[in-house]
Amino acid sequence: MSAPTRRERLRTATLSEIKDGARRLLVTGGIEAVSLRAIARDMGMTAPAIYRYFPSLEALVGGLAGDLYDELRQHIETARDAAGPEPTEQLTQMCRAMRRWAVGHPAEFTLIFGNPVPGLAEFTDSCVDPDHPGARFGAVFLGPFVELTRSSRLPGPPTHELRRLLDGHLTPLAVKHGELPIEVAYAFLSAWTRLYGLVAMEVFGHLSWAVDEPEALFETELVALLTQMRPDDAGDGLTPGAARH
Amino acid sequence: MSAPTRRERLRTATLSEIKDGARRLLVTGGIEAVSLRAIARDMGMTAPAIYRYFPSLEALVGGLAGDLYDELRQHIETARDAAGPEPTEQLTQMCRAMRRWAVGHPAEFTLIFGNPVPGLAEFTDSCVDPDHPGARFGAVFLGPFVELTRSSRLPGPPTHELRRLLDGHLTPLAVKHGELPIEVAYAFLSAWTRLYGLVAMEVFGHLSWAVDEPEALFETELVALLTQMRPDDAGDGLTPGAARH
DNA sequence: TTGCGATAGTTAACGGCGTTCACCTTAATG
DNA sequence: CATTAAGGTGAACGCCGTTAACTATCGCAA
Repeated sequence: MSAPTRRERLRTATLSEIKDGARRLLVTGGIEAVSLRAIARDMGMTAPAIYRYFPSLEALVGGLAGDLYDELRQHIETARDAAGPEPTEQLTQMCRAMRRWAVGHPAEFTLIFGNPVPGLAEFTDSCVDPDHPGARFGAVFLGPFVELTRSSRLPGPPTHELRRLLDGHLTPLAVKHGELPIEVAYAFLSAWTRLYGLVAMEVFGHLSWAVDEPEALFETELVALLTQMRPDDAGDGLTPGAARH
Repeated sequence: MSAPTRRERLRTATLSEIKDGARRLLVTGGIEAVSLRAIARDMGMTAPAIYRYFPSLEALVGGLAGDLYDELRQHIETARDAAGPEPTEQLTQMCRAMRRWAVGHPAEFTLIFGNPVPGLAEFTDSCVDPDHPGARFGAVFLGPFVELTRSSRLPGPPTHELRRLLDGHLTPLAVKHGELPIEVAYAFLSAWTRLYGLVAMEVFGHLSWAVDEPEALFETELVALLTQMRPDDAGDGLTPGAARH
């Protein structure tokens, strides 16, 4: 409540200088360039001093990952808020924002969405905590899906089929975000894995053997994905049963 | 042509012993456990000896990655050959085989389909070579898609839309596998990124915050994906225009 | 004001890593 | 048989994370 003491100010300043240094190393040289000695060197310090701020390198990287989750989430929330009230339009802009951030920050994206870094396992596992940055991130994407189901039936396998295949297997999601209609949960997970596949393959370079301009493929997939999400308005041949007009 | 000399036999034996050791370390401790010193230790050798067989650790890991590509490809080819002649059925079994291998060999999957390992960049980039294990791998999945288009129209955005969005951006694919109808190329890439997203998220642990039993989600997505690929037989509401019945 | 304890930094060291170099042994070859 | 190349060793260099012992300084209470 009271004003921070001088000591506290110095401490938080050093703390963010450490994180800034770590991020700079991450961006320029990838995760394996992030070392306590290099961070300390850049700060004009010695490596053991950092142990006054983080118990280990892994903890430092974990903290950095949390910050990145929040940064990406805010980036996406901004895009959503600029998109107006229509959930489909919101989703479009959010997916684009996701890709834009990932392509513009490949090292950061890799850290939080790539292979679990050895010591980051506990960080990934601790996602059961709803306050976890990863869980907060997921909630942002879930929002428009919940909204979507108010106005229109979602496509995909029929409800009884979904129940047969998925019932009881989505408990972590239910625990975190409350009980959801199974169609909503499935539509969300389906879209999320598709978005992840597209973006991760591009950022990791697993698409370059086939595609020149990954953005073109992304936009094409995005159209297909969102057309499925909006069964009323029949943009193309993908729309189900209730034929337009 | 002639029988290998004694020296050659010893050399190839040592070479595969090195690779076996590397793989064992990869499986038990992840990529960061693979070190020249550890491999040599397990063989009763010293680390510099390995430089008679590989110019660097990165080269060794690159060779291992190539072997893994081939192993996975053969695993998937076996599944395809056991699935009979129907391309949709082939694709189903191939996707399942892909996931099975990935879940059963997470460290290996991570090596070839995760973040590019620092020194593996040149390996990834050299995929322009059609003899590259990665390119051969892609060709296996492409096969059934080409086959599919003979019997049925593929779903997805209409051709003129695909041309508008993708024309000229798929040249690497065309260079490698010959000119393909744009619907085939798109259907293939779409399915491939979806499969990748599902499998990679599961293996990397990015799904555990939402899903108990990733296989259930996988099977659900697989049904949805393949139903789209088979517009004639209308399993669910996803089938386009030409309404069944 | 003095003294004391927590805080933030240092240096030195341990063991691990990739890699290079000089050296040695052994196997194949003319 | 002499030579040459291949395969392997040991020592060393410069990285790395981490620990331990030590020191200076800052802020607060007697």
